[in-house]
Amino acid sequence: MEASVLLKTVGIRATPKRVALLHVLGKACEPLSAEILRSRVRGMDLVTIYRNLQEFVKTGIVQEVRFKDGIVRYEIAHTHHHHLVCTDCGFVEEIELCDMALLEKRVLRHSRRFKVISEHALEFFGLCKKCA
Amino acid sequence: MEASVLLKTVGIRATPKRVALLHVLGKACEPLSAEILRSRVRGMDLVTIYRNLQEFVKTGIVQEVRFKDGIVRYEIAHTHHHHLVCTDCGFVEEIELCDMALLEKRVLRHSRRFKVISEHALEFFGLCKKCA
DNA sequence: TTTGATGCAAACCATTTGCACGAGA
DNA sequence: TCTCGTGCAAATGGTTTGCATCAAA
Repeated sequence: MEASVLLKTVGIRATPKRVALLHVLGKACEPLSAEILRSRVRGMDLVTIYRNLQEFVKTGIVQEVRFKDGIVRYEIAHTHHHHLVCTDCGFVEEIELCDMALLEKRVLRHSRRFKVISEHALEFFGLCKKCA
Repeated sequence: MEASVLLKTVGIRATPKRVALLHVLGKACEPLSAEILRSRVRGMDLVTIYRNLQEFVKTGIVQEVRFKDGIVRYEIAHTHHHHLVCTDCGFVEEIELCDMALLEKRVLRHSRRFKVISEHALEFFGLCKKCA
């Protein structure tokens, strides 16, 4: 869906800045930090970027991704997936396959104190072919 | 192994502070933040705690754990495991079972750009029985 | 005595908040 | 008009660095 339409669909105003921000996220093939987004959306204040990202996350059209450096990255929330991150150059590849449903059930069965599992975070780290 | 012995084993001085720090980590049944450690190891400067934790991580006796709040937690690095975190009260349970080896192989086979997977981060989030 | 450990103060950096202004419905 | 989006400045909070002191091999 087009950025401006998507924004209206989830019930927030499609301002030019928001459209631009969402557009950059849509084109990216890896999760982007607020700082990177600022460099790609010329003339948009970092604070505004953070506020809009929060808004996007709240509506569910964007989701946060955390690797191991403590920086929050953002990506369009499409079908459930995970990432493969090169520990050398930072290259990120998306992984579609994920049947955690089974594992989640098994984890829950073995757990003494938990009733529900609603989410999981899974990232793989290694070396890409260039760096290996 | 006892804290002071363990420290010498990995080749760093077993100062009283380090022993205390490692001892608190050893008793804990969940990963602890630097701040929490400071409250449990009386009279130890937060900076010293951070520096020693880095040292411990470097030697491999301690490992970092990241949930979703951006705070780094630390735990003794024993057998490979993951965590179940209650999104309501923060309660943490350890999960021993993890046969990612298979999944890692499958992920790698499907990957176009990666050669090696050396690590993975996996955490589950849900509700504990008290909070459900 | 020489190296490494510690504390204190200050820096750092990603992120958040306050506030005033500006633009769109 | 009136809500809501935006920018600027400043605050926040976890973590790191600089530097002087202290303790241990």
